[in-house]
Amino acid sequence: MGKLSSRQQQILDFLQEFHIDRSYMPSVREIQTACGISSTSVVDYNLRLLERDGYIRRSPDISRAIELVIEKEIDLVEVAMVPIMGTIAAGQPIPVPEASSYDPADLEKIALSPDFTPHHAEDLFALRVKGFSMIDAFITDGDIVVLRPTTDVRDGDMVAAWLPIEEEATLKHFYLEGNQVRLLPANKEMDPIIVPADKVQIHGRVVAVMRKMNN
Amino acid sequence: MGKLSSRQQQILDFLQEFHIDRSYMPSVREIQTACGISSTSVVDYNLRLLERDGYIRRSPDISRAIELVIEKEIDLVEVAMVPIMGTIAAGQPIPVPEASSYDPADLEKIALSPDFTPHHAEDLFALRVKGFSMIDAFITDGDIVVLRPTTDVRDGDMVAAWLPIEEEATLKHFYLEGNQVRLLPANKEMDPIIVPADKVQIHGRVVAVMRKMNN
DNA sequence: TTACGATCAGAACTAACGTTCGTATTTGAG
DNA sequence: CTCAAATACGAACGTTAGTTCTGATCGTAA
Repeated sequence: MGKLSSRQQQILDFLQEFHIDRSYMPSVREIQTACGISSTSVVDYNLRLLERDGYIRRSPDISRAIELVIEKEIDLVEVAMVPIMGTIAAGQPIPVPEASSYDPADLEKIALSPDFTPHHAEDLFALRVKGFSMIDAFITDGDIVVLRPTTDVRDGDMVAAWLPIEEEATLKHFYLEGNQVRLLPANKEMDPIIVPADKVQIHGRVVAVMRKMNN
Repeated sequence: MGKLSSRQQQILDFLQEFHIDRSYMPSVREIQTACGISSTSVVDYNLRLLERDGYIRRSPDISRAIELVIEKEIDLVEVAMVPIMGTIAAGQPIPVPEASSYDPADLEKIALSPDFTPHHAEDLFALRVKGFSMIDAFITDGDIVVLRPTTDVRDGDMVAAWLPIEEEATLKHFYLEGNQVRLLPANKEMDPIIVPADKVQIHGRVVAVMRKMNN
């Protein structure tokens, strides 16, 4: 794949730009006038070269049927956009997707890399951590935790749990022991919480943690 | 924006699908045959309705000039893809972008949300944390730290530092005190490290931390 | 039933568009 | 300088494709 002539680069740039703000492709004649070229055959000639070198793909005899090869590869990275539902703090209830009165489309979102998302990234949601009550899980103020809403958790999973009696929201490792639930902090120096299974609400399993440093 | 008739839904689905794997738009006649419609005028009629209801936009007299309004908004989210350069561990040198023999294009990458990236996301790189030596920064084994390569750090920034004498890689808060550099752990119970400024290499400022939970 | 709006059929018209052809002009290696 | 390859030109040709027009069909409410 050698270097492009200035003509070809100019055309490629125009294709890129045009495709970004219309979403369909320019015709040969539109390329012609936009790049100040005198003949459509010149455009065709250069498009032919661009296709030979793998920058674009064309379907013969079809209007505006130019595909930008590179741009397409970028699009192939599928990034899940996870809505940030609210804040999780020690003394406050945990916001859950169903209870939210907001339109999901209006919420702030964060991008989640494919290798960070489980098989189905559909119903994931995120919470902003407030306060330092979760430091035993290596999670600190301002962090964002990504959750999968589920009550079906397995031993060892880190879950977002709400203890109605204590009015306590917490992130802990989950272990079911008969009728009891053991909530184990990530930090071994801290004591586990053991409560009856019906005295704890599991709001989701923690899938990922993200932290933005100041600046 | 009312409900769509099955015809319109069918056409919209086809547009979506067609655009995903061709990147240009179908002509009226292609829509016609694909959806089993007998006349081009029917297609035109329904496209007119779809445009009136805001699902698509059309440019008159131009071939294949249909824009999918919704899909376009999704594309607008710009996600930075940050390469994972290697591993940062207590007793090993810190991998830096310049020293890497790998082609950046081949490296594994993670997606970084726009609000996680500073102004220029260009030269960011990421490291996988190995071991538990960084727990004083709320960072544990398996975490991924995102760094901006710079030697120009300000007091209070969290930096990736390499101490040649101790052969120690660490993540600490940076403070310059005359000729001395004070490296302060995030955990207040741990002692700071104070070294001469020329005995420490700053490899980058930590921009973000990401953690994937098992499963 | 009648009336009316929504939807569909078929055909024809015309502009838009990709392609090709013969011929210049420029470029670069020898 | 010479010559071939690369590039550019202008016009013409034949499709492709958007549009429009006239009716038909169908469901629904008066």
